[in-house]
Order: sequence, then C-alpha cells, then structure tokens
Amino acid sequence: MEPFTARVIEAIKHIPPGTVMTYGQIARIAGSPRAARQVARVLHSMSRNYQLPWHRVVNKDGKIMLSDPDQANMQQYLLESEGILFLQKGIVELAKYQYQTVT
DNA sequence: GAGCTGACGATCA
DNA sequence: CTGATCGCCAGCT
Repeated sequence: MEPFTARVIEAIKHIPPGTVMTYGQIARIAGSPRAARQVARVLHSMSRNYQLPWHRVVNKDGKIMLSDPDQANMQQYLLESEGILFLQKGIVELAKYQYQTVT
C-alpha cells in the first residue's frame, strides 16, 4: 500500500465522533496538499475493505459530495447520529465540527 | 503496462 | 459573484 493511502486511512481513523474533516485537510496530513481527489478515491476504495468512519469526511464546504444519493443520505444520517446538525440537505456546519488536526 | 477516471481544490475568465 | 478549467495522483479497466 502506498504511504499516502496509509496516512489517509490513519487520519480518518483518528477523526473523533461528532467531528468531520475535509478531503483537502486529510490530503495535507497525507503529505499531498493538493491530492484531495486521491483522498476521495482512497476513501471510496478502502471504506469497503477497512472499517473507517468515511462518513466523517466532507468537502471544504462541509458538504457531502458523494455521487451516490443513497450513500450521501446514509452519510448525513450517520453524522446526525453523532450529534452533528445540518444547515441544509447534505451540508454540515463545518466551522463548528471540523476536526482540528494535531499533527 | 498504459491510459482513463474521479467522495476535491484552487485559479482563471 | 458565477462558471469553467487545470492539477493532483491513487485506483480501476
């Protein structure tokens, strides 16, 4: 497995309940600030093979950007279950819930 | 093995 | 401010 992938997985694993992280933020932690897309790709691939809180990952707008409506709905449901309030359909209050990386 | 795709993000027009 | 384009590079065909 690529180091990048391992870092992505680890970063996601460290996201506490009730908080979220952005793809770009994870990308930075993983070592590639502009590799947000790869984070998403890794996520989509790993989430079905590893037990990851992939639902705690949203884009920089705090918005769920999943292609599958069913999964997007699932993500919102899971986040709400953790106490996260949605401003709109598929949009969380990122400024309030974004996880502060410790590095 | 080579090329295409894409759960994003930043910049340009 | 809104819309379109480029870059990024791991994963899939």
